[in-house]
Amino acid sequence: MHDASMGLTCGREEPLPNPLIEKLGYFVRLAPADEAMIRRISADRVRHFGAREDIVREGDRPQYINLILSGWACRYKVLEDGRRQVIAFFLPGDLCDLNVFVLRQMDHSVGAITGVSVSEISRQGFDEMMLGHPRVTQALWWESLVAMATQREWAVNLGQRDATERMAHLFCELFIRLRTVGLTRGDSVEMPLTQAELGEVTGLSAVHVNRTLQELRGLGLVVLKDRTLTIPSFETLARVALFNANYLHLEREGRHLDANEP
Amino acid sequence: MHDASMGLTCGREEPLPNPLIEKLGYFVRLAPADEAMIRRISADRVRHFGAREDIVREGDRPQYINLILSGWACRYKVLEDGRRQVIAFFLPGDLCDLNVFVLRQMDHSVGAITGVSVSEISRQGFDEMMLGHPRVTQALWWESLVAMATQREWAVNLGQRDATERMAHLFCELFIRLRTVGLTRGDSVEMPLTQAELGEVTGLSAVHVNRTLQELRGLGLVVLKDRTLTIPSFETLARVALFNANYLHLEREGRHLDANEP
DNA sequence: CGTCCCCTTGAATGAAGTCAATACGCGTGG
DNA sequence: CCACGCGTATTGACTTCATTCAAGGGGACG
Repeated sequence: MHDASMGLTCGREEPLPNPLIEKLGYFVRLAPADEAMIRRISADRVRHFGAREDIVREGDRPQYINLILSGWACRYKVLEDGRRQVIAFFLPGDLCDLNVFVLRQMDHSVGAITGVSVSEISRQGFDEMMLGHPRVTQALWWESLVAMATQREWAVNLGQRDATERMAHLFCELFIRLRTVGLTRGDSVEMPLTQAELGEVTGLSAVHVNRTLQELRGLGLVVLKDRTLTIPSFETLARVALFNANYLHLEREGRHLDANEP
Repeated sequence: MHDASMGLTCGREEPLPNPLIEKLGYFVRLAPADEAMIRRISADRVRHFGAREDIVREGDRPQYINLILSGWACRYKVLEDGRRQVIAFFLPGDLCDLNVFVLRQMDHSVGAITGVSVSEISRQGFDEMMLGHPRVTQALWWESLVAMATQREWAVNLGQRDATERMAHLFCELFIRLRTVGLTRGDSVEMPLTQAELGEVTGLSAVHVNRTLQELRGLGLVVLKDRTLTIPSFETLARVALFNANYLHLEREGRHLDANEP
């Protein structure tokens, strides 16, 4: 985990940081050719969305996989009577639906939370990643499995944890995920979610989110001010949240895969 | 569509029903060669588990994909303090983890609910399905995407629906899923879950499950007796549950859905 | 006949939701 | 500059929903 404020300055010209490369680098060691390919595909067809705009809507049949380059987005579903549940976050480096080509229509929507730029990856681009670059293929599998594991953990979160634990768990997860793409600064991270949005994620009312945050603040577990979340002691917060990062599978298990081997 | 009450005894002009074939048939029309291959792989290495036995345990690194041939199993996670959340059901025809070969270790467990027989599919068997049989490949993609969509819907269920809706939704889902593998009889289906287990699925206490069931019974929405669930009017139950089957993606070619049709 | 598991019921407690009012910051336009 | 509107955060009083605790009932099975 490096500190973005110093990590990027060491010496020669570094290419533009790409959050997908950074993230996949946690799992496999990418070859320069892999990185170049990802970079090219990421830059191919970039679109921007304003905060709260929909990127994909339930019922659509999208032709592209969306790669988040910057900003936060989310997957959500709305019940007939208007209740809304956020189902997943898409942070920089996340791929929205690796396999969107199989099903006929979306059963949920994807919306921007902040302003977002996404790269639309076509079927061809996807095939190029999956066929010509075995290490990338494997890393994309890993990314997709982690996304599924995260989805499962959210079920545990919603089903078993109380409001305080739930919020704490969410913060732990977001912090770690953002750290893997270099978006933390020390023990702080940008937190663009409103309390109402936090409620749609955790299944709590906005009012109760507010009270829960006050409790976490009162316990000194989080500082939340000016759209910035600070976690003075991650260990402590994780203990309160019963947070176990194993589902994120960040043990760098594939790091041994040498980039220069076929 | 077969009726289970006759399906098992009517001898040999029909081959043994295979729930995976039946389920995949909802998405693609399988060729005889596809079916034969699935049949062979399903019969290759069959194991049996008693009720409440673990099939895979958190921390394991399984070498096989488990295909449920009969019985009910579930995916679950346990928090450090013992709270347990059931995360998914595995019903006949379900594959436990299509992609278990990618990650180093399981971040959750899989346990039998009833007695269960599973077929262990090796990496080779899996490759055979995925490489030599394009229709099967496509259908397995579909199965895996539906599993993910179901996981997402559970998050909505836990986050937004109250106890009554949640239970009703669960029953709707289970009924439809079991119908696609021919395990319903009219408007009834076997329901082997105890109330405590229903609580671990829905994130409710066993006591409150009991009261919720009484409410559903009182409203005439379900009949639950002798391990059998009957849904007199699926439409009505679905309305109460805010159930929308779109996430199960059963709208492809294949058979017609109505269980009451000949 | 007792034991165990599961279901059921009641009363008391606790967690989270609702409603309503207020406060705060920020940008806009008068 | 101020007034205004708007979105967001905060607070209190009250209600509703769900949990907990405790006890009792019924069926299957040794």
